[in-house]
Amino acid sequence: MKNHEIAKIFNEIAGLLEIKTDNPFRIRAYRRAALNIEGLTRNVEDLSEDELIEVPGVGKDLAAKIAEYIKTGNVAVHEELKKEIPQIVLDLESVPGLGPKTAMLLHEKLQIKSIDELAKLAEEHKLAGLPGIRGKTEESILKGIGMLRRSQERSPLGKVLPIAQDLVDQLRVKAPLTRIDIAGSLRRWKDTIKDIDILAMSDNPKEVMRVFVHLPHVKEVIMQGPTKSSVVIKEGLQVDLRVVAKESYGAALAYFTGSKEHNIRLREMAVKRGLTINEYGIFRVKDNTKLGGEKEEDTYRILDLQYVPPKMREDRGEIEAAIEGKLPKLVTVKDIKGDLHVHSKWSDGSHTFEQLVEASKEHGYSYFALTDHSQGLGVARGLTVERLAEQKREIDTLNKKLKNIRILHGTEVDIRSDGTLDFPDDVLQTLDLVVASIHSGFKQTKEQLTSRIVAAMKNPYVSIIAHPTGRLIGERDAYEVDMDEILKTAKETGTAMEINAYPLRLDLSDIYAKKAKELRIPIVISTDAHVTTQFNFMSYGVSIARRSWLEKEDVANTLEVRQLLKKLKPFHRT
DNA sequence: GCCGTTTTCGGCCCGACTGTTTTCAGTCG
Repeated sequence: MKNHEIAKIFNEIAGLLEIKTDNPFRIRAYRRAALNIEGLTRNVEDLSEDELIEVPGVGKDLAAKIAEYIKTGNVAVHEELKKEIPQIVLDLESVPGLGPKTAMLLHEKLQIKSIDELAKLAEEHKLAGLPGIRGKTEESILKGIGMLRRSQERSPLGKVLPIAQDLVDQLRVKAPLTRIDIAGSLRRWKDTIKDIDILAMSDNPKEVMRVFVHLPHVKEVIMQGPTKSSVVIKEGLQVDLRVVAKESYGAALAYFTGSKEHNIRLREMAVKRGLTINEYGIFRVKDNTKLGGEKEEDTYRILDLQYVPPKMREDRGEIEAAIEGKLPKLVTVKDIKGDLHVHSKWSDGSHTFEQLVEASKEHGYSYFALTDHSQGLGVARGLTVERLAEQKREIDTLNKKLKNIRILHGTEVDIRSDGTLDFPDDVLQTLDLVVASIHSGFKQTKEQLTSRIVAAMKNPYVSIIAHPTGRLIGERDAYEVDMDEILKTAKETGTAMEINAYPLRLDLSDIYAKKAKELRIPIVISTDAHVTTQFNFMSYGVSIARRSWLEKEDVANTLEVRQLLKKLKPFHRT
């Protein structure tokens, strides 16, 4: 699938044009096209030129560049720009606070060859004297280099959300505010997060800012103004706090939640109607009358749009759907009737069946699937055939005693390196459902990995493929698989795909989950819980589902157990 | 480079903060 490669090239072109101070709207056009191609659920290679032009932000010119890439493997404009602008300028620009202008200036005037050299020159005060640069700028460049070196990639949602919640709790106690919300990509529950955005309502913003920059978490203050401040916390993340008054809170929350691309679309719509939107409200241009802004819903209502839930605000078609009143009714945590991927003490989990039953009841479930590991997975104390049979007897006995809840007996069967399953069919046949997944041989070729999963899906007893790309956000990249091929086979075989809610996994990701929905493949949301507290991860999985536009009907484990079993393989059971 | 119930050409989202400036450019979100 070349969507990702093309998006990357368009983004690089945008970055290079930025350095050249090219037309900013042209730059934005490349970025917008990149975003939409990345989010496309169809493969660009399968699209005709007419269909390409249908993609928002892609016109005749960019459609031709996409065709060029598919045909030749590169884009001429991109190659020429790369020749014109040396890599070092892009490297310099990656320093926070250092933009295209300064990066180009440093390259042209001082022929700087590396970030290390830049740091050395800044320390020796050899930058001062260049146009617009004096002592403070040298300091801020050094700070920026420090941040660059500390800041790893984006952090997993599951790691950042608790930190943000803690900051909000502290501010609520210590600062004079009447309301506080997490905004930004955290509010959209994006799977990875770059910084934390917080919005507060207060009549005394200065005092709020004073408290904020003195919180114990804070390591460094980047900037501090009366309505907006930014700090770096000990965990290495940047935190932005914005404070506004009650009458602007909704507009500020919308502005600060983003995404930027979503907001730009709204602002463009406003302009066409003689209106303007900023973080203080929505206004009529001719007489500057404020039409709304206290509530987030105001803007959408005034633009004749359905209210767009935060998790859908990515400019991936939600605006068009909202215009037509066709936004999906998104699945919620309350819709989930049971968890279909749960481990117990029998393998590498921590809890007994009884404890898992209790936890399931507390979550309002009417069933859960016990899916301990299979024999080959020694590290996880995988079950032998004999242990699995013994487990079945215990579960049967327990199920007879249980009321209003049922344990489904399953397994998380390992898909072995050669593509065979870790239990024979006559064993799988005894189970209520079978979850299959890969735990080894991640370094195999894309073809090998894909064919292993495809082979598993063709087995009549495999109900669900779990965490199909194997990614561990921030720890291990997704292994190479041909997801189009996998989804195609899922469709053909009726195998369900899992959205694994484990915060480091979130796998399927939002883009592929959306694609699975469009193909009408059964989807389940499961936590992969190894301890009962991890049942709470369900909200992460549901957030991915919501970002993927999934409705209740798209998610199999919103069904009661009888319908669920009819929906999942094997189809012949009663 | 895209796009069109005011346009096929002329628009294109908007504001806060900083540093080096005397009115603004650069950067960020």
